[in-house]
Amino acid sequence: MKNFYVTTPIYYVNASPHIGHAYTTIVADVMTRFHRMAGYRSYFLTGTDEHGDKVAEAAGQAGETPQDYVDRISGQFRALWPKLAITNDYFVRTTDKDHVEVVRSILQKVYDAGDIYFGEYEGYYCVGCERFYRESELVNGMCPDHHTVPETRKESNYFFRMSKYQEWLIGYIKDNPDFIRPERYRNEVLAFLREPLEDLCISRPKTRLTWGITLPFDEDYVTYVWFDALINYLTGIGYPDSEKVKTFWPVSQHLIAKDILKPHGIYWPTMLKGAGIEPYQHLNVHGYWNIDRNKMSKSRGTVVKPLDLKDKYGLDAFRYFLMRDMVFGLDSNFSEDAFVQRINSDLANDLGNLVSRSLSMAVKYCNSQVPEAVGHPDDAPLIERATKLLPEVENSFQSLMFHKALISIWDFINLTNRYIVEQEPWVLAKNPSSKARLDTVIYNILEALRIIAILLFPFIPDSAGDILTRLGIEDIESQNFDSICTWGGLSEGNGLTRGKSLFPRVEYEKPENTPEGKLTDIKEEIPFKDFEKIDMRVARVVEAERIRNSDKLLKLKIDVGEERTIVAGIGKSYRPEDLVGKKITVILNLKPAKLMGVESHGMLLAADAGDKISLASFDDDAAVGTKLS
RNA sequence: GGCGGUGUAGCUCAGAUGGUUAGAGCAUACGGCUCAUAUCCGUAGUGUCCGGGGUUCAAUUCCCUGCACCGCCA
Repeated sequence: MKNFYVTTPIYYVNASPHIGHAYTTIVADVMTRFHRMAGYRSYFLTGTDEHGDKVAEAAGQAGETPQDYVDRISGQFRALWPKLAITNDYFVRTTDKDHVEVVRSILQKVYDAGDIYFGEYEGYYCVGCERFYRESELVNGMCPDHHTVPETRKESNYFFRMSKYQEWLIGYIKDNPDFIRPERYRNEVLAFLREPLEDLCISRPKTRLTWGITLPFDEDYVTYVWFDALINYLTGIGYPDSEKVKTFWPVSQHLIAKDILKPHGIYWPTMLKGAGIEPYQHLNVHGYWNIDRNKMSKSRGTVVKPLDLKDKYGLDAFRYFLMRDMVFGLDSNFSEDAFVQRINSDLANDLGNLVSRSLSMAVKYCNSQVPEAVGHPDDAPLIERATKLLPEVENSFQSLMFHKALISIWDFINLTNRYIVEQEPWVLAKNPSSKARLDTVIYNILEALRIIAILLFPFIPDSAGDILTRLGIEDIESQNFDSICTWGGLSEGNGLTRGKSLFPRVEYEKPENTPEGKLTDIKEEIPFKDFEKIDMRVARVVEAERIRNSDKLLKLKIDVGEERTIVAGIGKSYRPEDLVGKKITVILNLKPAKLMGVESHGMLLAADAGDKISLASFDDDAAVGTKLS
């Protein structure tokens, strides 16, 4: 028997689930369902990452113990997945007792092998933050939070001898072209490995952090991040003793977003090597969902979150859109109108309408039963295409091109629609002598529908199951890929149900055309005297320069009758040299604020559309320093 | 600042180891059908393939360079 094992990252519990979490987990689910139907013994692991100072901090702020806090947030993730029809086999938590034990035993093993050593580290330490900063993180040499000069402090910690395995890893990646995929990320890792690798700091003294796993060889330290988090992929299958380890570890695939490529592509394989464990089989890396806020509708003045659209338009539509619109590995845009367009054209018009017209005819012309079919040359193209479909979809899955799998399936949906138009069952129905041909045509349409439903099952399980039910198939579990290898698997005589619209068309109002031309996000009314408190003036930009390490922030020297320095977040829309000489609007009596280490004594006014900012300026020569009212 | 990615039809994107007319879906226009969720089927367009330079008989594809956008790292 063939085996399949996929993991998502364990999600860090200091934030609520968002579209990125949902996408990764849905991809893992689609892959797992696909392999189950293809006859693989499958295992799907997800979970939560629960140690570290950020968690301890968040717990403190919430007035909870760390354990109570992580139980609560982890529970939120665990509760979300069934709502997305996620069928994970296990949910791992880094605070699980068995996980803690495995982490300790692996640390001990690597330590005994001599790959963990005690070393000294020197850096900028802020007492207020209780943490080290890199030089580049400091603002004018000071802590960005406390505005104090950090002390140079030495700290001893444990390090993993990662550098020792650099050459091995380069060789391994070169020998196994599919180890990291798509190729772009493999290249990225190789590019990174061209530079010498540093050893990995893997501990924190308990004086600074207690919410972690105590090192087995030093009671005064906890392990920090990597050995704690990555090892979940082993504990989730019962490492070291479980039979599952033998079955699934050799075929393990990790699914991640590109932001955690380095830990998974470099730290993790070298850690495994150090622990004497075989590397995982594949690292599958996907891109980001960019949220196009301008194309998201607004309700009550707040921008709709993608995850909320699942409730608005339905889970299957949501899963379909994520899988169809993203090319695995590349970034994609998420916008409500793109989503609605997919629903209407693919799901409602193509698939939904096909189901509707097919069952309606079958019910009407064939007395609600699957009719008998007789071979006919006209049907060859449809049947031929149907039998090529599964291998094609399997190919797309092999290369993680899920959108291509869907394109192939939709190709077949369109072909079925064309077949209906060509065969004109409604004409055949008018002539009793063509009853046998009519039956065959209807049978073929229904069989095509069955194949479509089975292939779509991993993507849109509810709707696909619904289609099968309407075709009179009761044991949906039995419908696997074997059953669509040859044409004619649909049983004659099955009772058919017409059913309701599978995917009704949806209306979508573009945010620009708010209904009745009314704004819905107007702020609370204020008395005039409140307005008068604001001192707005005409100012002229004297100098402008970019602030180091910031894309957005510009430092402006302005003339408002006196000279002032302000900081403005307009660097993405304006170049400094274009600003000099411009007349702009500035609020003078705003409390000064420090941004990236530069004190700002005022704020300029601009129309902020997120991606495009437009300065409020004057259409004639208003004098510098003039008040605005 | 370093590294990587992207830039192709109105939109979202595919593609060619360099070779005559560069593709798909959506959107648009027109036509056909009526079983169906005003759905389906057919036909029709549109492109300095980001700019500049180079290699070549030939470049959108290869090389160099510039610009824009997006990541990661410092």
